[in-house]
Amino acid sequence: MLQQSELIFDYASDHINMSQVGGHSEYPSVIVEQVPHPHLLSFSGLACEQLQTEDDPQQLFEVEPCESGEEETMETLVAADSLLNMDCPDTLSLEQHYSQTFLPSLADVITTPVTQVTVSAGGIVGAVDQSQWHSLHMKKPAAPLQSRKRGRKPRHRRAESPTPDIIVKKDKYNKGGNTLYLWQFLMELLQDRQVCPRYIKWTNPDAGIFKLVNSKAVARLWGKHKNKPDMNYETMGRALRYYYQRGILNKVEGQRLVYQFSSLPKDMIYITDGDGSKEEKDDDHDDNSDNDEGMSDDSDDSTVASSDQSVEEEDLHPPQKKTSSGSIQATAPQRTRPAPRPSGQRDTVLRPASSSLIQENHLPIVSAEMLRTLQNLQKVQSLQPGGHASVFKTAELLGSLCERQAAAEVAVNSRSASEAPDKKSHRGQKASQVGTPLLVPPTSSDQ
DNA sequence: GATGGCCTAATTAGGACTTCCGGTGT
DNA sequence: CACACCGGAAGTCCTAATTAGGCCAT
Repeated sequence: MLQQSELIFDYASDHINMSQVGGHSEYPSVIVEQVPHPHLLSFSGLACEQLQTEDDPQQLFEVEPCESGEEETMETLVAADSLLNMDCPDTLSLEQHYSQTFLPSLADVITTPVTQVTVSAGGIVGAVDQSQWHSLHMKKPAAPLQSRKRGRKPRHRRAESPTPDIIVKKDKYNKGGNTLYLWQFLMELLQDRQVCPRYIKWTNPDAGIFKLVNSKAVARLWGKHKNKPDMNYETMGRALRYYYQRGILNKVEGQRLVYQFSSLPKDMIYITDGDGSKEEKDDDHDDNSDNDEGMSDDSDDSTVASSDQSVEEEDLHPPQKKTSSGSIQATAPQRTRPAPRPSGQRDTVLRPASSSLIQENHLPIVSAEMLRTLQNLQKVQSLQPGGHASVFKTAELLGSLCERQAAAEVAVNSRSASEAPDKKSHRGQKASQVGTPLLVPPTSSDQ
């Protein structure tokens, strides 16, 4: 049975060989992700109602112990935690971090099945139809046969506005392109202790509202990621404004630099102000703290490439590395996202609600911290089983997870086949339809 | 030689910004 | 005055789909 709090190595189980982890000098082959996700459970045919009650949002994170045990999960988290806190040999700067190693760095280790990392935002602001996502995957089994034929295929239309049909294919990142979308980038920043809440922070995680504490710094990071040295907040802001039309972002009126995601993955890592990093006010505003702002915007523009990096390194790494507990706090207790409220209950004045939302399937769940884990994972080799054996346990967990997922899928399929069509619940359909692609690598299920 | 499958490179279409701009509000 | 914010318009970049051509096996 899939447990909500279990860590998942994004499909990587089929493609990683732990021995290769060490062999690969730069990029380990595992994505560690926690999936506290009822939607996932529904994919696997599990009754997530058992885990989440609308009356008690807290129950979202209450999972019944599985055979692997709650302790194991926690141990795994601790292991990842430890990894995150290991010193990085390369001392990645933010610049490096977001411009180079972000997602493209996974190229060597994550292969096609990792593509469509999907999470559900169901229930957050509104449910989104999954038919497209479904059709994408459900057609897969037939695809190989047709691909042999040379005939003209119906042209696949990419996501277009205003429908927020953003398909995040991670294999894009394997091609060296910087195709991390801006909204993804912002989400990543919001999950990155190095910049959150320092440069960007949640003001109302519940509603997906965040503030660009240091708009110029964020813009510069974005520009570095996109290899646009001239990027500024004005330009980035234009891109953000395009998101209004597409229903990805809303502007929180009356508050400068405050935006709201229309939808969020439930397993976002919410870094709060108290998480260790000092918030840094935008130097354009009321504060006098452009001191430690390595990106002191007006002064360093001429030396963006060098000074930014250096200052960021010295500026960002030391304080964030250590929290009070000496660990990254992106663990379950912090990932408290109360049950979503209807949009009408938002306490923030928003623009006229867009008709559409971020397609729940397309939200990123690979956080920057997870990626740091990847980058540090090479150190796993040097870990003593007694010390960080949980890392390996996690790998095992993944294997069993896939097995369980496959078993669950079979169960769901058989169940749904036996049910009368009119009695099929929507949830049940969803589970049977999209469960497979999410957790079971197509390579194993389609062949 | 004809046919069909596979592979690769070139072309094309389209999405996601980026850049620039003029304007308004705080 | 500086800055945030808005949205139109044109352009760039990148990716995936399509197409054409070459190679090879039957």
